[in-house]
Amino acid sequence: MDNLGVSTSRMKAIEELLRGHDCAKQLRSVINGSGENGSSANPLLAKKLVKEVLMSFTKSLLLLNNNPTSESHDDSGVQVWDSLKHEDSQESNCKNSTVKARRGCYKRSRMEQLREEESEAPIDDGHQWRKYGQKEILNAKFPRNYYRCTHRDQGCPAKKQVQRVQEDPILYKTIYHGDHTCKSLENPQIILDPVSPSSSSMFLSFNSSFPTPSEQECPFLSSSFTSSVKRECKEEVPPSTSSNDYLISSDLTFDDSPRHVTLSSSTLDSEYKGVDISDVLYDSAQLDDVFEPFLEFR
DNA sequence: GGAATTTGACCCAG
DNA sequence: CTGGGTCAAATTCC
Repeated sequence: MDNLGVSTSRMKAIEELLRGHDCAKQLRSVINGSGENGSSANPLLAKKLVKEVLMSFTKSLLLLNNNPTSESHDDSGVQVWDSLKHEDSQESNCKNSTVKARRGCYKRSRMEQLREEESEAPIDDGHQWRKYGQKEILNAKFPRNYYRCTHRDQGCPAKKQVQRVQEDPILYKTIYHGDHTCKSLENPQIILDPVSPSSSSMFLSFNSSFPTPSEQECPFLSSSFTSSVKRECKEEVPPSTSSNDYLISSDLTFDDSPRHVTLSSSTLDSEYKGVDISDVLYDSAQLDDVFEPFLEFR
């Protein structure tokens, strides 16, 4: 049963990537001015195509990320699963100490699983996270943020580290440690999500994991979707790093979407604006080779 | 007042 | 000894 679901998702992801590939090709034509009539580049069309490309990648990532158990060797290097030795959690030997003595009393855990992801914005995994630390990392321009599952008190060991990529601040590197054992407890919105069917796959996990814009800053979010991590908006990770923004990242740069209103002031947005469209163009052009094996699916 | 975040201190592994 | 991961008191927000 699972295999069927997983392969379906992968097929959908591939379809999305192919669609993005097509859009990228069209974009190249548009920007090169080699469109239908050979006229100069059409900025509106280019915008639309860039949005399509970004949307395509976003959907694809979502599809793949929602199936972390799918065969990792097929995951194009986006996710890296690593089996590490399991070790008991740090709590055990601290239980009987005083509060003061307990301070810093822990064993550094070597988590059993480590998954690394990189994306234009932190990937939402549909879980709720609580930030428990932030650390300046040596030789790193951006601090590393530490999150643990909100349901840790119920024994969920999942944690994640999020850090902006120094060489490419647009990218966020998320390292997941451990698996969630709280699956049945979170994410009612996955079921309740009201977004239109056509885009529902993109907005499944609107609320959870990452710095989520507060309701007043992001009025398009219903209050029920912003319960646990609203305040993360204010931290050094910009509002647009939320899963929501990740999911609608194509709107960040090209502001013809109503949703953009609440996001346009984010720092990430300005970073996006710094991205030369031609970079996108050439990047996507280089994808030809990558996509080649998939073209048979069409 | 409860819940979440911030942040300096603490501890461990290398 | 140092860097990184975690703790927990203080602070902030709703």
